[in-house]
Amino acid sequence: MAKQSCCHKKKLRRGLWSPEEDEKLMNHIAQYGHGCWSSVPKLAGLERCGKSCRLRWINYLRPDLKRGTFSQEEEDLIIHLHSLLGNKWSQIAAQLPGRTDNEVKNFWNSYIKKRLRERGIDPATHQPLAEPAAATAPASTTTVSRRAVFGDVDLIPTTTPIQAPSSFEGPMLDGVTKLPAVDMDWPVPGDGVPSSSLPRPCYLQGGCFDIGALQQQQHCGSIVPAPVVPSASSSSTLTSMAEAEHCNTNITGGSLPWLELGANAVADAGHVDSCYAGALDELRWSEYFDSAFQAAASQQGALQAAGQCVYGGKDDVPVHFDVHGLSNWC
DNA sequence: AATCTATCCAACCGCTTTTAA
DNA sequence: GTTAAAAGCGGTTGGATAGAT
Repeated sequence: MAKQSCCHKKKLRRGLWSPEEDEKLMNHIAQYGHGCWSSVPKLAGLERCGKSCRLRWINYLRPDLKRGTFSQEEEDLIIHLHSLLGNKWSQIAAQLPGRTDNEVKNFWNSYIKKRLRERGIDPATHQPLAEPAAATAPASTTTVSRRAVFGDVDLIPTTTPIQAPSSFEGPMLDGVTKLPAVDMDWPVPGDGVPSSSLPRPCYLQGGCFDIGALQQQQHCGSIVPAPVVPSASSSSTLTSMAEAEHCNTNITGGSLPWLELGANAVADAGHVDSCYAGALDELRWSEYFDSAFQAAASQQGALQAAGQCVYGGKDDVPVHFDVHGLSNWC
């Protein structure tokens, strides 16, 4: 490299983060918030550049991160959004609370791309490949796996060019309120499945969450620093921070159902993929930090500073949703 | 058991955009 | 209006690890 990074210039530490470093960063942000990232390393006693700290926080330490394997619904949503947005990972991740752009990007590159090619779909264009790789794939997929049923093929119309609805003109998803409340093809009509009986992503549903308002809130937070509100690039942070506040349920009546499936719901639903249970296990790490943050928050009254739960619900009553009953969400 | 290969993902790099002085 | 710093973003890399031989 001709140009070396800031870490090189300042002879700062690079590479994987140690638990001690994580702890320092966590403690610092829990206590003071990140403020200006460039000052964080110094204040936190870290030999890292601010950029590195920011990345570590956003991609790993944030208490609201979901982590764990992606659900089928998340996967379908990613594919669908990618067909509309392209490699706008941050915008895609913003529709997946608890997921980071890096995580979505990695998932796309390591898994979804391959799967699409196997199904004879060009992951770049979402159009059929000239020479379908599907020909080389097993004619019938009898193996039952977590992702055995790949609904995206049906989600993306192959007979008509991908065309974003008019509501998607301009800066894509710069405000979710601009999005059509309903009637975007999800899935594409004609696939033989009544769309009302299938999961619909949150952003398609009326009254989901107002990113504009969230950003405003976030912005205010930067003026009067709210110590425990991690400012991150995506609205998902705030969305999920709301979850961290145990708002617990939904975005004024609409939410990503797969995030709300508690263990009971998984058990009760029966037909829900077992991956949810696995994801729940993965949540424990976040819950650890979640608890730490709540403790800090209650100490400093920062939850109030962060504003009301953007989802609108104050009840602590968990609401579980059947992933197949989402028409009720609209 | 040892080695090789493929895969995944955390972290880095550098460019662009936004914000503040 | 200009400039520099900070933040955000997407592409890429490299280390760890699982699986295959």
